[in-house]
Amino acid sequence: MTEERVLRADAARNRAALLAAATEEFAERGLEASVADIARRAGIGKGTVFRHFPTKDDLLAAVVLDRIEALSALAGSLLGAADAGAALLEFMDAAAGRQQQLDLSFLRESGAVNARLDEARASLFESIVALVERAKTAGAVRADVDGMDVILLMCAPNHVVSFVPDPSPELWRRYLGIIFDGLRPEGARPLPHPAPGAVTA
Amino acid sequence: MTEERVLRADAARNRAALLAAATEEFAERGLEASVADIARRAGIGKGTVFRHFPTKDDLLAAVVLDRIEALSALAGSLLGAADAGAALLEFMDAAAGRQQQLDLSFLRESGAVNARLDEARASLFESIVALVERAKTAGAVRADVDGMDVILLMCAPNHVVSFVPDPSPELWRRYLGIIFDGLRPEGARPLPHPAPGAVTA
DNA sequence: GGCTAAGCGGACCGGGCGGTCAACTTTGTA
DNA sequence: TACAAAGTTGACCGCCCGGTCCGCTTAGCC
Repeated sequence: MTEERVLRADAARNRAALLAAATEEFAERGLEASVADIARRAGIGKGTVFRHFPTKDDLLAAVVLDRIEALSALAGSLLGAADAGAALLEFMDAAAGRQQQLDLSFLRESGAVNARLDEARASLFESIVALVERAKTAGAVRADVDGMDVILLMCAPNHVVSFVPDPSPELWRRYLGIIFDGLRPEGARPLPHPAPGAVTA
Repeated sequence: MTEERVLRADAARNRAALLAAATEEFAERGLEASVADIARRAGIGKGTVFRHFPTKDDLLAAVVLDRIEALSALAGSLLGAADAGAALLEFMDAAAGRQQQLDLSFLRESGAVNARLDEARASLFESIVALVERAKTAGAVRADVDGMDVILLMCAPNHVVSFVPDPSPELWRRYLGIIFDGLRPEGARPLPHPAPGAVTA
């Protein structure tokens, strides 16, 4: 099905550099990042970019696919955690932290072309829904929120923080904590929220 | 100081139509809105736009100024409300509701040019800080948040909702409620949040 | 009604964007 | 080492954007 062509050594090197540069550039400047800048950052010509990815959207899709698969792995491992509430928070923390300007990339559907991306996105979505359901039955979050709510809300901190000139590097995490507290059922409101990494470790 | 030139009748008419069109267009499409589209929507030529406002930024500034002044008036009247927590929530509700894509317009400082805008923005900021302080002393919100936090967080709902294909029209309000709950001090978490308009009415 | 200045509008300009292409270089194999 | 296929490149194209300009229209005063 997926016919992976064999790349020449230099081509593989360039492709890796390109993906790394694109990841950084998209993270910093969002969809505004220009292909020319990405090429320059990768140290290759603009034409080479389009040889590897026929359109800018395809390049973006490759970057997003990486992120989504990483998040999927994390979500999967968190599904086995004992504390469902802490697991959900840790997932939200990791997701919000790593995808800076790419925030809501999983929402934009690719017009039937990138079947693989859509599939990965759907799979991640399922895992998130499961995380949320577990947190709900554990009494850690309200009953009236669903997976989509969590996805949208966990993206909010980075989004708004991107507007302040030079934000303290932990500002987004403070806001995530506030939002997570808002998701708790009435009356359940522990003081600090646990440090990231505490659940899977 | 402010030397308001006298406009000819048709010019005044066009200016009004232009501002209305720009307000709608910016609200719908954010900063991406093009001057040509705004001109078309207003039923005037593109050149006329630039006669009234020398740059696109100036046009945006005029639209933003309108919004800021309206919000300032609201904030001022809410400062006298009995229930400081409800007053803050109502302000956040109104601010988030009316400024769709313009969300964080008050943050972007104009490079010393639009003194009037910067002044209005500073004044609004003061009022918001006062609203927040009152809510804090009333025990309605946590002690560890400030005016900027509230500004950023109240903008979050519209921001994230703009990513979902066709959102239910009240979705942003649900999210605002969640965020507001997250702002409450520990343990204080009433069930429903009051309907908008209940405080000033 | 006639005159003049204010206002109007669309063709036009420069710049940046995503994307193409044909000439050139590199890789890997026999 | 010779050579064909694979890969690279930057000049180039068309498009859209913000902004300019100048010939035309119109409002308002005498």
